[in-house]
Amino acid sequence: MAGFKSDFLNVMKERGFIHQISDENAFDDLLSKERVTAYVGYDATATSLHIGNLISATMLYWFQETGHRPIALMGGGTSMIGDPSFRDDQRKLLTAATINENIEGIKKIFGRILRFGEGSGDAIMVNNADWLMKLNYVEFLRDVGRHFSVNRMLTFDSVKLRLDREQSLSFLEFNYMVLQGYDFVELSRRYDCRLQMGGSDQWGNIVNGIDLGHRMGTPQLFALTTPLLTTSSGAKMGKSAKGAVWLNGDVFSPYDYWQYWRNTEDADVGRFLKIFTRLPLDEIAKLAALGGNEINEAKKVLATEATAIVHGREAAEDAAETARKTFEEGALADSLPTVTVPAAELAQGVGVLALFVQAGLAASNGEARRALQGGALRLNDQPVSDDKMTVTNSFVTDDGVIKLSFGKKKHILIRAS
RNA sequence: GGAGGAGUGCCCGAGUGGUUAAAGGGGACGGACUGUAAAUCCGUUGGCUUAGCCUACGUUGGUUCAAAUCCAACCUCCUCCA
Repeated sequence: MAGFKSDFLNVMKERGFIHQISDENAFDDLLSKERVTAYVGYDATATSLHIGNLISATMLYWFQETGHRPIALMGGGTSMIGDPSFRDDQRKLLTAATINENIEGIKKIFGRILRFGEGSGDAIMVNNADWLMKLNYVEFLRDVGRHFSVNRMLTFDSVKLRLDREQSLSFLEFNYMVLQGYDFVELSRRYDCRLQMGGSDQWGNIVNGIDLGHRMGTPQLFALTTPLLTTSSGAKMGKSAKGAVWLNGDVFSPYDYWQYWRNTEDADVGRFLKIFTRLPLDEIAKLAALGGNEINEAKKVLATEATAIVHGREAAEDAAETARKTFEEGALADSLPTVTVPAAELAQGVGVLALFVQAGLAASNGEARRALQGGALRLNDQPVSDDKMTVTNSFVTDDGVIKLSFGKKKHILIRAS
């Protein structure tokens, strides 16, 4: 496996980003000769991106670092349809208003990852609603639709799951890949975009765009996909106790984000350092080589570096410090996630169960009660054993807070307001 | 438009009139062991003012002392026919 000529592909290869590339030699040539433009599309299905999306966003980062021009495509138009790839049910249709809100949330993260501007190497953000929403149906069918073979589309793995399970695949959803293919062509025409990147589940959709490009006279287009990341024990990446691991701080705190990376499995540390941090490879090699208990130091580096990219260096250091105090000193760190409770309410006394619910540690009194019976609840580090206990001001510590813990890892501070 | 089949808890999937808040598995959470890891073992997994009550098996009504189970209509999906 000889190295590539282009810096970009070398970085991608070394850091483990590559799953498949179309015509890699031709693409390598192109990259080594001129400044190239590439894009990744993001559908507006939630108010924030999550870890899964971070991989492709990081590819855009490296693409820019190695001298090329990245495009972050907001799927304002395609989100009106919903990508059916590898799903066995239809997504709930999103309203235009929701999509716009989501796009606003998603945009935030790119400001931290890419350098936008007007220069030739500066990143561009575009929204496919700009061209998709004004398409004329019949015209589009004649210009674009005629290039798609339904016979072929039905053979894609991405839709097979649906068909094999005898779940309905609506015509609406079936059009998704047509629109995504058209996006690629449109970006090629508007910005001379030559490459589309994405997760391995997007391969079919991307290649579709390349084929469409051939038929519609674009220059040769290319595809690059990343492997689907799983942990060494086989779980999908990106799930946590609180659901998906989001990138926006308002839906998933920097502290929780740091914790997510801190709890990485031993076997994954090296792989994740390469993908989710920008540390030099030789440093990563040293960290990943640590054995036994020492691997924990590497996990802290991973957590802090990964958090710094998304939330900023300062927030990352704060999270690291909070974790250090909480776990290593057993001390009370006042930057733990905090929930405020009206002072009057606390003066009257609040049931423990209700308090855990208010703190967001339990979804219901019943869940809190069960956790209590399982010995999972602690208040100011003391196990709670009486579900009828009332919490009042007298539990407030000298630091002015009440510390609630659910299990060993989840801690919340209660402050009276 | 016609004929047949299906819709169960986070997911898969049993269950054809009562002992069913609903088997089993997965996932998730908690506990033990550890290193804030993995693996393993144990427990929990609808809500509440919890020895009790309430809400739940696509939706709405009905039969019955009693319905996830029977009936009717409707909605959604699948297969075949037109």
